[in-house]
Order: sequence, then structure tokens, then C-alpha cells
Amino acid sequence: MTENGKRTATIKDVAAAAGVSVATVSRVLANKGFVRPELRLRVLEAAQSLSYQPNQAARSLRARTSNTIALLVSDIRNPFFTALSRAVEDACYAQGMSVFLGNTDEDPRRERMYLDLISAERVAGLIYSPTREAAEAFGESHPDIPTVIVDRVVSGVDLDSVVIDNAGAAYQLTTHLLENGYRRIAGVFGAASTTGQARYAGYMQALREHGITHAAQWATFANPRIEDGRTAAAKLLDLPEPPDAIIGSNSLLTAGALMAIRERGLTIPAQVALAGFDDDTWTTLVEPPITVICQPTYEIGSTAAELLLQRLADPTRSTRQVMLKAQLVARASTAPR
Amino acid sequence: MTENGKRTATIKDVAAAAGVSVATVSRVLANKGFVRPELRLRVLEAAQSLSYQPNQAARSLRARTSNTIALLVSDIRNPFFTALSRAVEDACYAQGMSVFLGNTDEDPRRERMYLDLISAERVAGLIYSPTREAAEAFGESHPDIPTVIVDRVVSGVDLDSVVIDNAGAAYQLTTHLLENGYRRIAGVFGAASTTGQARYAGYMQALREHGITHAAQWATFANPRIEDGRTAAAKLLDLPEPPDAIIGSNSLLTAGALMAIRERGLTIPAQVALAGFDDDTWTTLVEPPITVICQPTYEIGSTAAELLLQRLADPTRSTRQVMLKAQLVARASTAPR
DNA sequence: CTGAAAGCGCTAACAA
DNA sequence: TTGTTAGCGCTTTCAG
Repeated sequence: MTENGKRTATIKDVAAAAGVSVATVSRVLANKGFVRPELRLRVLEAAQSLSYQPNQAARSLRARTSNTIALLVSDIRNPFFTALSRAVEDACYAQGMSVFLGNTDEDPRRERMYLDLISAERVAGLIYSPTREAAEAFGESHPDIPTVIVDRVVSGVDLDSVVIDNAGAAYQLTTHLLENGYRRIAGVFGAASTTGQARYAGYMQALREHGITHAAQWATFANPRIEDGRTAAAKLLDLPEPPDAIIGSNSLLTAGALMAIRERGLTIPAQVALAGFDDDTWTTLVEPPITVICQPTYEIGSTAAELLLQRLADPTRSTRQVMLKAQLVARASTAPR
Repeated sequence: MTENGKRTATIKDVAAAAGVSVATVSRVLANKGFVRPELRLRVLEAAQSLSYQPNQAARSLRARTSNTIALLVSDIRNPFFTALSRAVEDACYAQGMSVFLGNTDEDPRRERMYLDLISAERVAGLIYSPTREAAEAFGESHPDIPTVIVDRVVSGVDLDSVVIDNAGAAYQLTTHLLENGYRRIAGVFGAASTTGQARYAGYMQALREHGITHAAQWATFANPRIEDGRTAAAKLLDLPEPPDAIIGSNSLLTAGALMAIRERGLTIPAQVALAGFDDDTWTTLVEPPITVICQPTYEIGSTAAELLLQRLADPTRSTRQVMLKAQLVARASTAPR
């Protein structure tokens, strides 16, 4: 009753075609144990001619883990995460693993849903940029799978992670502005991430160290979307005492700020300087080119994937917190005044 | 011997905790058949307190299909595909499905590997932007799963698809240039996709209809990467008789062309006009803003996801080829000369 | 070196 | 209405 019809071939079919047992087929396919060369060949040929594809679901069920890792970020359209995802995907491709992609939109509910999905799917591992809420209540209900944190910081848990020194980078960027003669330096920081917080802290510290009494309304927070950056920057620029420089905490916020500046016909940097994070293509395409902190985005992703893959190979190894170096790229948008 | 240890709870554990059979648990979780409210409650509570997550691998094995769709594109960093992926992800999220992401890099080998992975994973469906090779030899070995083609065209097979009228759009864009007085119009088209071909065809047709004898070296082909666009445009601009306008077949090629133009200190549009496809953010951030064909990228993605989800719900429905409208957005980079 | 058989966790007949 | 049970396709003892 093997009514084979159109069904994709199973290991049984291969076994039958090769005249061996399923165990033997499994062995040659996994290259485990020794099999007589002759049989091995028969099996390989049978598999070939039936275009046999081992059923991953069955494998995962048996192995209690899958061949897949998940990548959970706030929004793939954020160029930082776009580059990151590509790096992750490349590394997984090289290992024959697949990657699930999830966007949280910095929304804890959406994030929760994905975390559940992820444990239901029994993914092998997770590369994860948690929302601030999740970072703060980590462990509460984080799925019990190997996890590498990227871009953000979660304290009080022992996990692999890859970050840049966000506070330091923001400090450096702000100092650069100060040294170039800017004083009324405003910032638009990511509202939902620890990264935004850290950059804010570095920014504040630089101001403090230069004895700048900072007007509270110059530090604002926005969601990482162009529109939100534009709105936030617009408010800043319309202040009675507007800033003479604006820092965007990521390329979307910076782009939004640029739009707001353009709309008001202000010239950069004469009337207002602009600087930001992430060396996205557009930052050198616009006039004047924009000063940025250049994060090694691809490298962050590949390092994260590497850490995860290594942990999968050896779950007992001690965790590593990798801090990659970001670089200040000074351009005309922050020329000395 | 239920040594439960740290293992994630299974349906058995829930059944035991609720004092019912696994079948009952399955029923209440799937909302199938009737279960006494009292039992239903007990089951729900047990599941809750054990933080039970149904094992998807087991479900997939049983159901012979998974809860996942795959998205296979050339490069997620191409803004067109970035937006597309986000749309797909949103639609799947709404259905509680997950999405696999794969980048082919227009490399048939890499594509093949993903197609195999995809059939091994028994994904429920596929949203797919095939390389030209795959498009031409379609069916040869395409996995037997519901597939929606996006962005590209594959002939001779009966599949759902979502495209824009690429030839028409290129025709429109070229005509716009011609009407604005440009004559030596060059183009940098995607080398590896049917989309590039179609746009080339539309471009050629517009030239022909205007009686332009086209210098063959003005139509060039490049991989969809900024660097390649830059190189291709550089060659164009260094020609003894350089073009007075350049069309980029996608935002990466257009960005590359812009760089090449800038490097040579040429002014846009006085010395050379520039136009392209995809209304990426940077096109309005630069000076002058760039004329583009604006594709409804998000809508393309959500339509594709919709078509796929509908087909999963009803595999027998007839296929649909959806053609979405792209829009010419004329800006200063192609002002009349 | 090879095969038989026991499950992995779940759903859906089929029984009760 | 509920429970028992037979697989889904695979890997891995355990025998032979």
C-alpha cells in the first residue's frame, strides 16, 4: 500500500529503493558509523534519484532542537539592522542553518509573541536586540535557549553579547562638536532602547565636562523612525533658543533631523550642525556630507553569529562580552565655526 | 520516572497536570470538538502554569507542513527588498506565522541551496524573487510548494505573482527625459534579473519611438550594488561622447551613479541628468532631489503575502498575476534643459 | 557492519 | 464528551 503518488520521498522510500534498512540510510546520510562502500553508494544513488530531502521537522523532533536560529530586531528597515541581518544570514548560510526574522517595532507585546513563537519552534539559538522593557525584566520569561544580545545592554544576566561603546562614542561625538565651537548641542535619542540611553549618557557627560549647563529641552527622545526624528528635530529648531547643533542617535533620526533642517531653509553647518550614528550611504551623498559615528555593522552581525554558533557547539563555554570599536568620521556637517 | 528536570513541558505534562488525556489537551488548545468547560479550564490553567509551548516540530511532522513561509530575495540590503520583507513579515505576524529569510546574491548556487533547505524544512509557502537562471529554467527543480513570484517575471509557469510594469515604467521614465530635452540617455540596468531586462526593453523602446539612434555602449548592465553602479557610471561618463542623462535601474545603481557624477564634479542636471527606480529616502535628501519611478514596495510585499496566505487557505484557487502601478516622481535632477 | 524497533510530541481516527 | 492509540519521518540504541 505504498501508493507513493506525488509525496516527497521519505527515508523509507530511499531504504526500499536501495534495498537496505532505514537505519543504514540514516547512517550514510549522517556519515556516522561505518557502512560498506557498496551499500553507501546504493543509498546515495537512491537518494539522488528520488531527490530525497530529509524532513527537518522529523529531525528537529528527534533532536529536540532545530537547524534554525532566530534574529529578533526592532525594525529591519533600520539600516543598522539591515546590515546586521545580512551578516547573520551569511554566517548561517555557511553552516547550512536557516534564519527566522522578526521585527518587534520596540513593542513589548509583539516581542513577547515572537519569543513564544521562538520557543515553540525550538530554534537552536537567538540573536536578539531586546526592547528596553525586555532588557529590564530579562530572565522573567526569556526562552531557555542560547542567546546573543546585540546592540543593546541587558544587565544582571550572564549572556554573550556584542555591542559598541555607545556612551563613549556619543561622548566622542559630542566632544568633537564642542571642540569645533558648538555650544547649544541638542540630541534626538532612541526612546525605546538601552542604546539610546547610553548615548544620551555619553552626550550628557561630555557637556558636563565642558561645563555646559544643559537646557533640558535639548535632549529629546523619539522612536527610531524618520518621521519621528523629523518631528523631534522640528520642535528643537522651533525653540525660542534653538540649538546650534543636533545629534541623531541613529541614521533614521538623523535623516529626519536633516529633513527638518532643510524645511526651515537652514544651512549646515553655518546655522546648525548635524551629526549622527551609522555611516549609511546617504550620509556622504548629501551636501554637506554628515559627520557620523561609524559602527562596524556587518562585523557586529558576524561576530554575534560566530558567538552563537560557537556556543551551540559548546554550551558550557564561558560567555563573552565583545565590545567593538566605533569610529568618528568627521565631515563637513560639523566643520569648526 | 517523569524526572521532569528542566525540560520544557510537553502535552503529556499538561495532560497529567490537568488530570485529562493528551487528546483533550490537544482539543482545547486547538479549539476543536467540544470539551466540558470545567476540563477546558483545568487544561488552560495547567498549560499556563507549566508555560507550555506546543512543539512546532512535532506539529509540522504530523501536519506535513509547517507554520513558516520563506522569503528568498537577492539581497535584503537592497532597499526594495528591505521594504518588501517588512511587509511580508507584518502580514505573517498577523497570522502567527514565521518567516525564513534567504539572500541569494543572484547566485544560482546559493539559490539552489536555499531551495533545498526550503523543501527540507517543509515550509508552507515561498515568496520568491528568482535569479534569471532560475526564472528561465523554472520547474526543473522548483520545490513543490505554493509560491508567489515577486518583482521578477517567470514565463511558462502558472504561478501567483506581484510585479510592476517594469518595461512601461522605464519607458515612461525615458520618455520623461526625452521630453525634457535629453538625448544621450544612458542606462545602468540590473544584470542578473528579468527586471533589469524589462527595464532595458522599455528604455530602448522609448528611444526608438523618438527616433534616437542609440549608441550601444550607453546601455550597460551591472550587479545591484553601489560599487558596481559607480563603476558602470564612471565608464559611461568617461566615454569620448558621454551621456547627458543616466538612468539607474534600482536605488543602489542610482546611488552609485550619483557618486561617479560627484567624483567628476559634474553638476546635475546641467551637465548630466540622473534618474532611477525606487523612492528611497536619500533621493530627496540629496541636492538636487532625484527623479524616480516610485514603486509601491510595501504594497508589493503585502500583496504577495496576501496571495500566498490565500493560496494556503485554498490551494485550488486560480492563480493571479497582480500588476501594481508605479509612479513617476519628477524632481529637479531631470529638469528641462 | 546491518537491521529491528523504540520513541521525539503531536493530532486525529476510532472506541468507549 | 473523553480516552486510547496509531502513526508523521527520523535517529539511535540494542541485537544479531
